[in-house]
Amino acid sequence: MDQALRAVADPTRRAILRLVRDGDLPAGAIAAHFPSMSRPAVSQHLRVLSDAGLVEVRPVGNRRLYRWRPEGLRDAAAFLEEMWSDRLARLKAAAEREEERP
Amino acid sequence: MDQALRAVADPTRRAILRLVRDGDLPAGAIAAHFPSMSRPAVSQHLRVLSDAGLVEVRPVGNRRLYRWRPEGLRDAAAFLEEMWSDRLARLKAAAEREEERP
DNA sequence: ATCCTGTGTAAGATATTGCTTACATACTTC
DNA sequence: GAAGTATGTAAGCAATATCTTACACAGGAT
Repeated sequence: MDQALRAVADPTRRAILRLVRDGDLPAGAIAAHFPSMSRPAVSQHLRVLSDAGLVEVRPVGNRRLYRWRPEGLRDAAAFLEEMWSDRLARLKAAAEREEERP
Repeated sequence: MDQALRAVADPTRRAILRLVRDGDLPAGAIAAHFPSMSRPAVSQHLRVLSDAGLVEVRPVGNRRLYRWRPEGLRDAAAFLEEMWSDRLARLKAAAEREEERP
């Protein structure tokens, strides 16, 4: 989960995720969206995303198609949810303890 | 937002956030939860969290009390939400375009 | 005033990131 | 099989993170 959060903390990688959100894209097409950066740099970002489980790769002939993997962000989302819901539950419990006190 | 995501990518900092989730805690009490780490290290983590807007500090006499700042994670949560909801909307639009085609 | 307690900051060592350019590899096409 | 296209990997570099120990400083107590 650390990996996923760290991966997503980088704006370039978030942009890549948005690109591959609704379908497969070959590495070259992805790199073309970042003209200010070398192609290997984008390839390395793709590696980070892949290692973090945020994208899946599928070799097709010459190319390698990348696609978003929604499950990759589940733990991260769970953490955020926990931060709010657990807190509410705890505050509720505290309030009830308070009521029982004379 | 990068800052918040990066801050939350570290397990120690997530643990700190859970500690200060339901109330104020002085820096020393927080550091006491991490016996394997020096106190200054924890202090530096608190700095990162504070810079990222994830906690707020309140000096009280000798101490400095830390408390969770829920708004600090809003952009991060919005990004996760966007990843799913936007995708659904786009797939829906694509399906409708598909229907209109003979 | 002096001392203790709680806390942040400085300096420095080491590891990790995020890039670059140059190279290796694998399909595809002629 | 030779050349071209799409892509990953290696090496190296500058910047940044994350620790450590030593120090500074403010507030409360004596």
